Amino acid sequence: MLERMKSYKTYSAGETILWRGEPMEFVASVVAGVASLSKTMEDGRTQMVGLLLPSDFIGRPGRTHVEFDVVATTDLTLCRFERKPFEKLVIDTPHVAQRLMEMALDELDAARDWMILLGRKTAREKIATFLELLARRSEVDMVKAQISVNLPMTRDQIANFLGLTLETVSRQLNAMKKDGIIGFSGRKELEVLNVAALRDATGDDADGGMII
Amino acid sequence: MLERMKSYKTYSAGETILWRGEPMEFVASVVAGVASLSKTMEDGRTQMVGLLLPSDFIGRPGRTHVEFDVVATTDLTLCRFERKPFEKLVIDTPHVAQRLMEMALDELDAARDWMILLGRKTAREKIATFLELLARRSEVDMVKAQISVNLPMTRDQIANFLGLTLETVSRQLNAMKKDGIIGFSGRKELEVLNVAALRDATGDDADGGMII
DNA sequence: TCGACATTTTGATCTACATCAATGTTGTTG
DNA sequence: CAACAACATTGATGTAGATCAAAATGTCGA
Repeated sequence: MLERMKSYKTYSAGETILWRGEPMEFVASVVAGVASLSKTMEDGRTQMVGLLLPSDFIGRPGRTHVEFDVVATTDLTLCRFERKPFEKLVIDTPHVAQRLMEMALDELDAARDWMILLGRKTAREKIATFLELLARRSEVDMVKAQISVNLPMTRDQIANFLGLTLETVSRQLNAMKKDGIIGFSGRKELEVLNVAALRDATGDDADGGMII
Repeated sequence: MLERMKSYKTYSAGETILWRGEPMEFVASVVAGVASLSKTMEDGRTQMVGLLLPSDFIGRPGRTHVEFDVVATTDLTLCRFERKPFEKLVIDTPHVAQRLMEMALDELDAARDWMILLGRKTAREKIATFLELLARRSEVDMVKAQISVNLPMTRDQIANFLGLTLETVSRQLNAMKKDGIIGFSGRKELEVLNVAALRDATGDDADGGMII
């Protein structure tokens, strides 16, 4: 039944999908590309508060308005549903509600971990944590024992994600290259050459912050 | 029926209620006092990721382990329920599940707003935002047109909440006193003398960050 | 009421990162 | 493919807030 109001829509990099304060007409899930949630202060200071990768969900039951700007970081494809019928579905099917609750709690944990990064980590630790986050979702080249990471954003966007400036991002990235931890094969394409050193540089404890 | 497994427990200031990684035996709600959620890095750097004031809820359906340390910031009284029967109740009564979802989403928004503070705000803006947060939950003296705020924590704890050092907290607090924005009537007791100036100093937009 | 300890304030200095300013690279469009 | 715009690097300099170090204040138990 829900199939009938499903629709795909594509956005190009840089496009704002939803503005803060706007009424929320639909919920969606990311099919391809990367989107981000962010908030901008009056004087232009911007902070990203979430990254949305494929399979991530946009929208929240019970909310009629958008709380943060949603921007297409790369070219993006969303699979959208109208909000009203979606909410009816949530109410009618407990295990969907259950699943959404799970997702909200996961996001909450992620947001709180990010608070530690923003409040207490050094520039290098921030960059390392960011690369590790992307590496975890990336392809592994078994032969060369390397992980290729695609940076889905510009230096400026990375800076807004990590609470840094773009110059600091650039410098730290090149410092890690000089240290042999990563190597570039394009401005937005890099390989992790020393996984252990990268983990070490994150400042997180050995188990990766996971509860065992 | 839930009444039967309800129990009150008190903790004294500084006591750790739950350690990260521990199994979660109960859920609870704060009756009196202040608790905090925090995470500490190996080298001791600490970041608070949440403040729990009276009526706030501790625990999350579907989670068996604790994700962040829960510490009694002041003397504290909790109203606790065993987790298992509580979860049964959640599953059986949709509107309780609904309410919990609401709370999770509210916390998520709060966490994201805090990310902006940690990533982009200056020390003074952080302090102002913090005071404004407390002022919103405080008593208003109608006669003097003043708001009395009780700081429920030490300078050091405030610093861990705001991603600062205790010295910076102390200096900024005294700077705001010198500027006539606040006045002290005890180390942990202050009045907001100029509400408009305080709002202004937060760096948030005029409407207080609320969506209208 | 007196220490003894925790907390806060205050001052001096240091430094990581921001800011300002070119210069160098890439990718795109007519 | 030239030439322009967007993005990235690199260097020089500035500064907010950290760090280090006392002193001052408050608090609590004996």
